[in-house]
Amino acid sequence: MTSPAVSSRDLPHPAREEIRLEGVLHALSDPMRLQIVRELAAVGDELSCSHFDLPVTKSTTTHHFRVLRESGVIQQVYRGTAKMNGLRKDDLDGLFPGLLDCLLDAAARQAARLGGA
Amino acid sequence: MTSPAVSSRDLPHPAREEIRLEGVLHALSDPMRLQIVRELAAVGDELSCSHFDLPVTKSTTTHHFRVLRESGVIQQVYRGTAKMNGLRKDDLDGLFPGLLDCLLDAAARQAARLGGA
DNA sequence: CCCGTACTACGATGCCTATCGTACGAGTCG
DNA sequence: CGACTCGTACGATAGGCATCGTAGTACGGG
Repeated sequence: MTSPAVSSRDLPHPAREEIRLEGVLHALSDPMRLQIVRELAAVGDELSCSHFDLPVTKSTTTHHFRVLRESGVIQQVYRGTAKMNGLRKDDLDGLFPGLLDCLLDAAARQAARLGGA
Repeated sequence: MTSPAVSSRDLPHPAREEIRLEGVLHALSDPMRLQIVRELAAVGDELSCSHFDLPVTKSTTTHHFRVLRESGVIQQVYRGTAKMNGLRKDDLDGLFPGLLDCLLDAAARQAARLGGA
């Protein structure tokens, strides 16, 4: 198999047609979650939850990842003890062409403006 | 003066640099407010609050317009008894190029997909 | 089999917010 | 002036949500 040892426990994801723009916007309107998505997009690959060093407890981290998953922004799958997170770029681009890139660009611009020199 | 009879009472707006992406996304994550913005964009001009026929009371309508104003999405000005609302397209485009159009396109696509035949 | 790691579930808490109703202020028109 | 329209302010309410802490489950390795 190419798929390497995916655990049996799987998580509920919305189908592509069930993804709602309002839900996506709400998910991204939280700075913590926007940061997570920016990091996922930058890496362009799946990342484990523990890779992120967020200034909140693990409980809260779990909560944020669930919001992102249930809104359709990311997909999650267990791989051993780790839970891997990946952007649902294809689905989002299919539903809302260009939106994700636009949002990421906007976030990058704001980060540069606020955090930068 | 070219400005025609703008009432003296004016409303607090965030400056362009104070507009935050998270705030904009949060403002647009409410279906009611997204609808308002879509209508403003479609008309391409200022509209009075009473032009909108929303399924909520006037109190709630006032609340939504205030959220949109305070997040920097719209500008409001009194003209007689009417309060005119206009999209801050220039400011948003200046901060986040292309974002507004992307969002409107995404909203239109979703509306066509859900409401359409 | 036992332990450590990674993540979850659940309950609590305090804040934010969408909604309403009623009472009020500002402006226009007769 | 008086009446009417437009929108606001304020209080109340109910639900959502970001956060935490603690206790628990799943998996992999010694």
